[in-house]
Amino acid sequence: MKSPSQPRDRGIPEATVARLPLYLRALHGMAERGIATVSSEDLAGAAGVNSAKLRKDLSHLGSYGTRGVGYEVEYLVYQISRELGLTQDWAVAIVGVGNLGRALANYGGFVSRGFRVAALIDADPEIVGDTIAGLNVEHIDELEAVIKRRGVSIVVLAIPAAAAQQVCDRVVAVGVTSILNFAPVVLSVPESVDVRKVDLSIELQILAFHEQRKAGGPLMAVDGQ
Amino acid sequence: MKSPSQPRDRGIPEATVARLPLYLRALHGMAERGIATVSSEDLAGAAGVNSAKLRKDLSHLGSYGTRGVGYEVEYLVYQISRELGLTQDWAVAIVGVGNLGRALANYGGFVSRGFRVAALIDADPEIVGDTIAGLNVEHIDELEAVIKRRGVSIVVLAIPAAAAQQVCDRVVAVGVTSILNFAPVVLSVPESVDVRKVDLSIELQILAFHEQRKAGGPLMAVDGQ
DNA sequence: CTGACTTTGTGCATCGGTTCACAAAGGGAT
DNA sequence: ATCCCTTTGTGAACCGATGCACAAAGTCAG
Repeated sequence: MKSPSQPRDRGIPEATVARLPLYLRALHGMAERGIATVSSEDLAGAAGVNSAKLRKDLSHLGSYGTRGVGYEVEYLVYQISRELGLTQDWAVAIVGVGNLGRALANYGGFVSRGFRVAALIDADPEIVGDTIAGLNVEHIDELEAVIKRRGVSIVVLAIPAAAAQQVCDRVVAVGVTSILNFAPVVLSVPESVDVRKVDLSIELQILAFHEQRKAGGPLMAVDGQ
Repeated sequence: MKSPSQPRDRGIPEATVARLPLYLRALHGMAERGIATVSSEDLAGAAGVNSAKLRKDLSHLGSYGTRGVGYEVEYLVYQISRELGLTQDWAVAIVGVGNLGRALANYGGFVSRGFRVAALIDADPEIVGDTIAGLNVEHIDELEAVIKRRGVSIVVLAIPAAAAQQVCDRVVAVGVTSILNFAPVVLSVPESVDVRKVDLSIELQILAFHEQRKAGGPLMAVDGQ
């Protein structure tokens, strides 16, 4: 039973949270183009979702629209940013400075959303000491020290699968509770730690499934048991 | 009751399709370690899901387990691979050979799953002509010709947001119906085309949301409305 | 062959998320 | 001020996915 005295329902559905960044991106684009207000219909179109869904999503944050008019772009940007925690500065460490790590270090989308790449860490002595995206690459032995010193709260793992669990354990041990994992392994972490994973090959496999179905379409003979 | 020998039920739930690659990965690992059969409990553990879910997922492909014993690893690998369409060879073109494109080109997870990087394409004359991951980088002007010549059926877009829609339109025009998009824009495509998107900054934003909540946790004073 | 044991496959209740459709709320014209 | 028009916010129906719990189906020992 939930208390009715709490006007802001802090229980925002996970599906909604996953879409807020999408809305935010669309809104930033509109703000740049000087659009002052936007209807749920238009914003939904720009974000690629259905307008009823968008309205329900936004309603979870509060009543920030004006009936008959729409939403004020700047105000909504602020509200969504605040809800997502982007009004504060997040120090991110990228572990693994291969091509993927470099791509991430140079990715503009981070900086513009309140994320600051605060450290680059690698195990390869060949790379350690290099400057990438304006940052010095530090040795994995320094992992714990760097995380503490720079106040890192989010760690991105862009390392081989074989090393992932081990590094994961180390960052969890120094208190990191948010991890973005690009290594193709299931990380085992305590309940309190949040792991999100991105597996590039999984996305391709899902595409292949649908592509195959399209191709085989109406045909699709008996399977080869 | 349905005939178990005929998994004619082509309506596999989307959520299941998204997990099949996960099971496949776990199974490959087991096959390598010489494990011949596995129970739903163990496989679910390795894939990071609940065992009832795993069994229900697999039941959509057919009855490939043996009660009292479990699933034969090799056989299950084959069945899932076939269902996902990984028993055939998929030619993939990567458009955009920046750091991300390079990371993808070198990513071993593709090759080992039936995907073959058949072309690298970029607009930068500085890069065109280079050899990366054993492939010659071709000019974007050749886009249509290369796709046709190599039989490319899946295109990966690893290009700036500003160029994405335009390139997307071109690949769709030559008949590509599966696109993996890394550019932070909503692509508009015909109904028949499948687009999956990966937005690196969205994942970080979702992490930030949860991290913020943890930090503010039990406290969370009244908000300023 | 029988009976104990293991593990699958699934019916069913449940839950979270999506969509519809409309009353409520505001703006602007007259 | 009043009425009409637009658009939000949301109740309620619907839909797909999840997880429990167990009967069915198989193995294996004796």
